[in-house]
Amino acid sequence: MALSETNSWTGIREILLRRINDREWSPGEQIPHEAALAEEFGCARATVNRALRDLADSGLVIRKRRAGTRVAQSPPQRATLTIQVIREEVEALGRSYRHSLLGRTEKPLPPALHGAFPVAPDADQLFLTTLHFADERPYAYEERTINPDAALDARSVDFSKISANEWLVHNAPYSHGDLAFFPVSADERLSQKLDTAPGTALFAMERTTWAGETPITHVRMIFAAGYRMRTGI
Amino acid sequence: MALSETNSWTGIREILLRRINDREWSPGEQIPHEAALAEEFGCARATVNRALRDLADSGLVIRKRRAGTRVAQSPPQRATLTIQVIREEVEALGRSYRHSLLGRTEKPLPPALHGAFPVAPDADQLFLTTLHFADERPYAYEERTINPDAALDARSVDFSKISANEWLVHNAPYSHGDLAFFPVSADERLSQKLDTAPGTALFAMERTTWAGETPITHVRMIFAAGYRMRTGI
DNA sequence: TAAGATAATATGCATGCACATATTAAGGTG
DNA sequence: CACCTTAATATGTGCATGCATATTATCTTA
Repeated sequence: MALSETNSWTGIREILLRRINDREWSPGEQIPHEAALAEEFGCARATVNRALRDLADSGLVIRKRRAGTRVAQSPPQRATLTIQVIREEVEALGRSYRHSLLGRTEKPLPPALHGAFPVAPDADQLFLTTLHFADERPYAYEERTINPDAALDARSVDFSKISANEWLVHNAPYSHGDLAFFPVSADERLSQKLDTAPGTALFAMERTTWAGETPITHVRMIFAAGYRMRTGI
Repeated sequence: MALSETNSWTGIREILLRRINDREWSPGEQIPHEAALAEEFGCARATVNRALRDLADSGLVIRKRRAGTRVAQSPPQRATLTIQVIREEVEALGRSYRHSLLGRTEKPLPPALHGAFPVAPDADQLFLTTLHFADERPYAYEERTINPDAALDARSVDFSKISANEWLVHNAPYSHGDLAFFPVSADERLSQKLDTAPGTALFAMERTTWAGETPITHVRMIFAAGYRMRTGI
């Protein structure tokens, strides 16, 4: 074969991809092992390894030690969403950003939420509600809980100057988090804040971030009507 | 330092991660170059490279040749969504799957859609509407356009036996696609199909897949009430 | 001084080798 | 024949080295 694509790991990935797409190797079928491919392409095994690892990362092949590499049965469609700080998201659209702090209270967490946000029952949490604007029109409504034990200076920050969203990103690094998207119907209060008709279907996102075992913040963000979350595959 | 974490690329990644999280290296700041880190950790440069490449993949550092590596200003939150074939998604929930083909027509694409789905104006497209069930309750409603020029045998497939979703995954490999999520309000027709009250806010997904420049299929999937799309960060 | 050529440098990647590790296959034993 | 041990094997990863490539800094030259 000896194509010009050989010798670079991306080139080899393209060759392998083509064989999979052309059904030269069918789903579920085992493909030649690294050493054999390396010999065929006249490159080092590490180069084949890099290409196969990339295909495995995108879910197209399944690799197991000793068992070899096989083509995935139904290649899952993996999409990577990039969730930016809202200010950056708005500014990237070429619109001007502003936010308004609607409310700030400190009180213990309602018992119902202790499952999802495990903090000491009597420890005050910081509750913020914020409205984000793009070109002076409502863009998203945010309800947030911050655990002051995890975000140490949070109590003394003026969140009307910097949004909690942005402050936390820069000051409370998290190890992991979970994320959910779902639709909500605008009630009277929401429709007023987001300047839309009651009953409008809105896009909502909920996120909890953690520093190890300690929850840092929980946020529910509800976007104004017309919001679409997009990505490539 | 010479921790036990040294000598494996994941260990080195953890050390680097800790330095970033502890603000030992602040956002925007340039970090030592690969050779220096390799010397510090007593490992090969390739090992440091692997760790840094991984951090760059997850968006925590920005790398440029000659310019070096610096900590990202606001680490974007990247979430990877895995979108399975609906049958597998339902079965993974431990529920039984069934689908029902509600409609099948062949007609040219409405002119309004030629921008998003560029096919010959007079070429017949295959239009399918499908209802997906989990445990005999409606799970998602699907409206799909298939370009028969890209999915060659599509016209002769009995989509009441195998869902278009699943057939395409196995028979029409795509090179790329785009994906959008948004909310819709259930109208009379939708609320009937999905067995919910009119006006309910529903989660919708739209996806177009391509084989190079040729569009393969466009699908709009509307999920029954209560659906949440979840992922980790 | 400004523009262009040139050198320096950090990352990107390929190679050949060695060893680690998970998993399967084969062999042996009661 | 079931069970355990042992060997074989494919992938995973580390190392040292060399060269490629993008980008920045520096040095010329008009």
